[in-house]
Amino acid sequence: MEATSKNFKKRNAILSYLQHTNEHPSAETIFSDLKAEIPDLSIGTVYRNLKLFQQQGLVNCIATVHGVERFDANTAPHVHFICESCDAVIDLHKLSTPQALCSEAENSIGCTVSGCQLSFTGKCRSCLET
Amino acid sequence: MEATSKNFKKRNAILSYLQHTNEHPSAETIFSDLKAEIPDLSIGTVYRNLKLFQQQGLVNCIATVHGVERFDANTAPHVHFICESCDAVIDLHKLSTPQALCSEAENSIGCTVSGCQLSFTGKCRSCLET
DNA sequence: AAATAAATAAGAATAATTCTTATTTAGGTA
DNA sequence: TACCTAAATAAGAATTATTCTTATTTATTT
Repeated sequence: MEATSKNFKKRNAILSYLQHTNEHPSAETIFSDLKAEIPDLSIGTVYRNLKLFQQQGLVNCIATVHGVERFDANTAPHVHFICESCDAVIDLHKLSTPQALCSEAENSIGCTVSGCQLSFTGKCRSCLET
Repeated sequence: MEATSKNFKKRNAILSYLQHTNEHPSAETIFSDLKAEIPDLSIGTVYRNLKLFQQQGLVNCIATVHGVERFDANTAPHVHFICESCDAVIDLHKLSTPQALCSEAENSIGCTVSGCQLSFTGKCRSCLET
């Protein structure tokens, strides 16, 4: 039972962390949060497993905010909002990515499209309130 | 005459380079290309002026490809295609960014939207041909 | 020519990420 | 049990992109 093998405890913890948050954390955030419960976790393990998850299609890097990659275990196409003040990355579930444009893009320059990212930038509600 | 002052030769060269390419180069690409004509150019000057241009609204960072920022002097909103094989960033001028969605985004989570980025990923034509 | 302010080169410093190596762990096998 | 192998890991070194510092150069003003 690969998924529950003791050997995968940290790997599973990282994936589970990503699957139970909607904060689109960085590697460093994942590391420091998990470090509390797994004291012998190392940052290299986080990066290594994030890369593995990306290869497996379980996780996507959905944005780079101030040079720091942000990850998302929700691989269904969806729209994001990035707050320029607090660096929050927020799901815009009510909006849908313009999938219809994929074939337009392909026709336009003769490429094949495998993904589509739409994000808005600005100030989030809580930054506006303060 | 600020723009033609000898003191701004390198600054102007960097901006002009960006204004005359549609390749969305990295700082390093700008540096190595300009280095040929301006042997005493330094990479720090490229980064410093890129940051200045961004503050002035003359240039945008429009993508981060494999951890490397890519720049564009075309600040009008437009769509990009990023090739996963050769890292080319290509303009999709025929497509338009969904500006109409900005207010939807604002209503959805109570934020203010200042920008919108839409990009597709996949394989570009020349990578498909080889 | 002297004073100044901005622009720059060079390289040090920083920060994010990847790589290396030795160790640990789990699972299988005799 | 003891051994064997392969994968996972920790720790820290190495790399890479970017920013910062400092002294120098350049243009402009006085």
